[in-house]
Amino acid sequence: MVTIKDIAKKAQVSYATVSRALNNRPEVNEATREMVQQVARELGYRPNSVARSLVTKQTKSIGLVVPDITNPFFAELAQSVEEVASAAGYNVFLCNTNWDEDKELSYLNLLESRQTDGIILAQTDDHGNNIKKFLERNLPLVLTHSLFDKVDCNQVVVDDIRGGFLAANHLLWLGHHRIAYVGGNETTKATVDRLEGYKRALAEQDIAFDENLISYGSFKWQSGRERTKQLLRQNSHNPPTAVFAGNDIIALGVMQAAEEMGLKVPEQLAVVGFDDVEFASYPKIQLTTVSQPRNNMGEMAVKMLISQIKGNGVARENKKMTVQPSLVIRRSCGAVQI
Amino acid sequence: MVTIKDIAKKAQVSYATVSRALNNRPEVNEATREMVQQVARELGYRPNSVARSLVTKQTKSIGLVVPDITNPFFAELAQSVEEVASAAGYNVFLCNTNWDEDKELSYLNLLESRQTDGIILAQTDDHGNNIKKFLERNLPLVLTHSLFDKVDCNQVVVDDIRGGFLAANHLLWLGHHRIAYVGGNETTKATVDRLEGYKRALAEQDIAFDENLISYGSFKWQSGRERTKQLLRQNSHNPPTAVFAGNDIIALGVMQAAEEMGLKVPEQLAVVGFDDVEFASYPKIQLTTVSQPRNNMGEMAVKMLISQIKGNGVARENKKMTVQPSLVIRRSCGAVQI
DNA sequence: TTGAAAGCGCTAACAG
DNA sequence: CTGTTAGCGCTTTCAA
Repeated sequence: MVTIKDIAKKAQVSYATVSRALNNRPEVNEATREMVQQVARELGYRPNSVARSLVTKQTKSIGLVVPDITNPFFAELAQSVEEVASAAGYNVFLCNTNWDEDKELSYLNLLESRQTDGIILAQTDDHGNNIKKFLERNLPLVLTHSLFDKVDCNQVVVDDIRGGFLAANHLLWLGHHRIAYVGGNETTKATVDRLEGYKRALAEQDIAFDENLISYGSFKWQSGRERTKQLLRQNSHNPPTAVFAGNDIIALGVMQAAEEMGLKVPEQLAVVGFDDVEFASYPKIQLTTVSQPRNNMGEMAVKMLISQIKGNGVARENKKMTVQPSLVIRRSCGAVQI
Repeated sequence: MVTIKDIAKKAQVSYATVSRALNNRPEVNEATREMVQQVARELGYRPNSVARSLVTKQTKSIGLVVPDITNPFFAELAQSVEEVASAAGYNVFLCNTNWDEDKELSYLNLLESRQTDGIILAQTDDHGNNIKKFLERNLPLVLTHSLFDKVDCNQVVVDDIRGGFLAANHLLWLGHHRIAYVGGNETTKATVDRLEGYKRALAEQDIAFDENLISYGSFKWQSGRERTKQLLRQNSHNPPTAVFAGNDIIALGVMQAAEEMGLKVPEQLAVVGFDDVEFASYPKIQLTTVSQPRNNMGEMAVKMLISQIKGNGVARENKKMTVQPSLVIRRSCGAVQI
């Protein structure tokens, strides 16, 4: 490995000067700088950023913790985070928790150990246990896609209550009265708040809330499929005419279940999703869904994080940003058949 | 920040002993170890892995460079890489090149600077320019999803020629004679080799190869859609009855184009994809496609990389592993209509 | 404008 | 079993 000292020797200057020249410091003679840089090039020098980090106390890297990178929502979030971070000179560690709280905590600790400058956490654990433990340490942290009021720190989240309201309201206006809710992991903010929005829409129209139409599982295709089948069987005497799914992947599972049970979408079962991932717009799918502006969210999260990193020494920040979802109407839900 | 020295002071031992105790070295007294660990816990100590890396010369991190993390194929690859690496005690830096060769090179350099222990590269640049530059440095490297013979280093790739053959052959046996090929980025191994397989299948059946049915673009939905429309228009006098798409995303674009041009899939246009990403099996899509065992590929790549890291000092390895694709038959292609 | 030297937090000889 | 000490490669005072 070529070090700064090798360059110093060959260039006949002290290695402090080499450091200055390579970092383009103003206090170094122009001729010296060029000579040193020339030597560095000849030797094929690569700065060792581990050594640099040890003294500067910053690694120029951040951690991104997501529950499931194969979920297009998080993949797209990751893409935008990576892009914005990279443009700002930061690298990103990808941590996939697979919806496992313990894994989440161990990643958090690992990222701290690795001296990452900050963390963006799309959180798994919705009791906030991990976060609360972690908040005592003074590591810059931005939460996204998760709890909001329960914990005091920087957050950028979508207004899930509003989103749930939009979805349910749309179905109500189409004439649906029995709307099932097939949610993801039961305790997550996404699941809870979207249900809350659903309830509010129902309340506004004076439609009674029916516990039998509510079901939870995970944010997976298989879960959506199984829960829906179960729901349809349990309510066979008075079946739902529409389903509000916890996210687009679940919605696809709902569609699968409908097909398997001989129900046509949207004629016999209307379906609304959440996220508006890419495939929702595909011709064969045409899923009506609630769109989350995730590129914005990624960008905002990174900017918020970096500003927190730069303004270090500042105690834990507590800026909360809410982005608004919007309804995207496609073919997957029609009016009630008479 | 709590350091090893703080613990030493409080525990009344030398800081070398603290280091030993914390690392569970055998040569330390059991009682001392426990006492030290207790103090560490009380103080909320976190080892600084930057400092450790500086002396041990390993960071326990690897870089994963992919062209597009929102492509489910790479997302799933990333997931398996992350999982296997994590189990082996390695963290992964996610680098998204967005199909940009310059970005790829700058990531490669950055990863070296950061002292990552190795790199898994799902490559963008298929002339191998970046790789060749990089191969001189002795950083463990595994290539995947890219050139194979052109460059000497560890690689794990799918047999794209065989995959292309499987796809085309299937269509031929269904009675299709005019099969269009809607590829991705023209110079990539995936595009070139899959086309080669297609040609071989045609040759075996003594069917002339028609240049007019071949088209390139990028591995994106939009590209698949546009190229297909163009292809169908250009060949309106003698249109293709089937399309072999460069990957599943393109295949979806092909389906979209078919729909827009009033063609039914599979009745009027059969479609075969490549990858077998999750959505290919969705009920509404049911895409016949060539499956790549990407979990295996991710796992193999990581294991290969780690073994190369461990057996360091060894000159550049040159193990090439090929995994075999398989055809998954679904609804998107039917027999030729008479 | 440059050099000498200290030190970031840790591991790893080497002595004892 | 434990302490002393010398670095890892770099940035950053402090003097010159």
